[in-house]
Amino acid sequence: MRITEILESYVLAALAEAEQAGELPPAGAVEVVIERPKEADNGDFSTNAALRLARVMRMSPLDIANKIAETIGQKLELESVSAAAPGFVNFTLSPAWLQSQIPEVLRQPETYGNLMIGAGEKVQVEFVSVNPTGPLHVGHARGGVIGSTIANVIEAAGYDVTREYYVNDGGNQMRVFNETLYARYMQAAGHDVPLPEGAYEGEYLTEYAEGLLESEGDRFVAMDRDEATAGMAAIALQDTLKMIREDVALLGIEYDVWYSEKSMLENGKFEQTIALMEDLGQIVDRDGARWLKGQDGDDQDNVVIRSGGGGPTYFGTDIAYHHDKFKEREFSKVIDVWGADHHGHVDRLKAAMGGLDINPDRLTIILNQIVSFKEGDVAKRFSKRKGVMVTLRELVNEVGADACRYTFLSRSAEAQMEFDIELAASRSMDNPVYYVQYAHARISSMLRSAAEQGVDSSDADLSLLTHAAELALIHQIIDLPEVIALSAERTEATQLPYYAYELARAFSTFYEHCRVLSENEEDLPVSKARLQLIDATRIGLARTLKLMGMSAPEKM
RNA sequence: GCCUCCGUAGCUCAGUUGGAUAGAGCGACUGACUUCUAAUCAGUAGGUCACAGGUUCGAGUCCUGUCGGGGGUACCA
Repeated sequence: MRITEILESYVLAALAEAEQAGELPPAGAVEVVIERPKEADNGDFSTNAALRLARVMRMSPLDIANKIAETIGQKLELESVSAAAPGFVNFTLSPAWLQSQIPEVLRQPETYGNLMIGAGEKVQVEFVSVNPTGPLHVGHARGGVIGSTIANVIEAAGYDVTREYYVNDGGNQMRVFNETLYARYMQAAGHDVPLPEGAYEGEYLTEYAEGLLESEGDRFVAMDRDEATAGMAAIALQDTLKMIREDVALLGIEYDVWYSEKSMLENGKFEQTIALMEDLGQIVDRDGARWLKGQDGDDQDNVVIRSGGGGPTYFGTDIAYHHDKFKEREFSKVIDVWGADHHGHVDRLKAAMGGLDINPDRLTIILNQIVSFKEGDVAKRFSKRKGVMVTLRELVNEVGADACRYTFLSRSAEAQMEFDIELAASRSMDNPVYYVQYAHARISSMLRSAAEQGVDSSDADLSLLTHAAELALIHQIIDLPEVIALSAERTEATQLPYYAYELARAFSTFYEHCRVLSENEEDLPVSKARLQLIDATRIGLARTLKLMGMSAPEKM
């Protein structure tokens, strides 16, 4: 059990006990929140339960806090529990209990911090899901980093996670892309074929078409236009998906499932979903198109199938896709990570789920805001339309995958961010990324030295760890499960880089004050205890870096 | 116009769901290297939390309005 859960149970038990003894009025259904005070003087943890209960109990919060503290009394985990004005209950952990946590960490080097709060529930995280019309650019990198990290965290919290990429290979954009490709191919072969309306003008597509002419020859030239376009499209789709797969892999991202939009059109899933919506009275026919009836909180109808045989819209297939997620594949929760430009789609899709008798709360949509870039003091604007596009690949080459991930994660998803390429790329102490990794490398180096000296720390006496820096470091290590619980509960990843930094800092402070290895025989007992401490620290750092999708270097 | 996100130190950003004296990194300034890795450590300065009201024991956090910035407002995705 996490320490905050233990403390929470103590408070609840104390309230019940005091009520039983007639010393406090009934607390009713109270939510006890355990938090970490900012001021060290206020203990390791605190709760404001008494402040919240003051009104219900019609008592002074300080009196309630005193009664709670008194009733809790002596506990194994606690050095002290006391009340403080205006009505907090403050907890200080006991050194003995802190020391006893080190073997717990060492016992689970690969899984420390993992929780079972998810109880194996099936959760799907869908992210990036860019239509396969070209290389990924920097904007997609942010969604990829956030999505993959949230998937990692939720998995660590005990959920059964599926990471999925939705391939929009069936829509209008795809048609335009394919027609552009056809035109470029024909142009490369010396035929004057005009670009379609709204064509993909990027240079990469021209180059790709030229490459296609080279590898496939001019066999498409003689073909009927539709046949040639379809033939090229099939090849381009495979190539583009391969490229996207390689792009995300540069950031350490792998998917369990690549789900094709087109497959739902071919296997009838889309039609079945439409039929179901008809049965449920959700479809309205008007102006030759088919609309999803406006739901509560959504004051207008939205087109599902275009008029004039134009086929389904993106919205239409997305309804079928999400119906499949919830009803066919039975995910109890679905998390979608989208770019902020999809904002308008959120309420629509949730409304559609409601119309299909799926609780919209089971669908969590994380919108990540736009990323702007600067290099030093120079703001850089990237625009896909103008063709001034920086690809994910270029970004990773420039700043490195680890720094890229850390920088994206340390900004909350819904905030716009400015990415300082120069800072992220600097391999110096200016960059918190390397501060964290350096701590891991330094510990690894010390453990190597200890091994070379033949020190076996397995029989260490951990009660020798009494220095303030040592206890503070243990405190920081045991915070990892709390960070995972909170991040999973709130489906956010921002806590992780900050936690990693704090852990690295606690280690650096310890390192400054406490010598680990020593030539002197008489230092050996302390040395052994500290070796166990730094090994536990290493595990905590490695686990956190792993969750963030970053490497934990043993040398730097 | 309407919807929505954002506005916190010179810069880039956190802020554990309403708690105690608002934090970190960078930058600036002062000090510490015969080192278990100085990619480090100790310290100083820097704030009207955009602005104005409101809610209450208590607001950076919740409500209303104003200003400024981003995104959306397609039978695109």
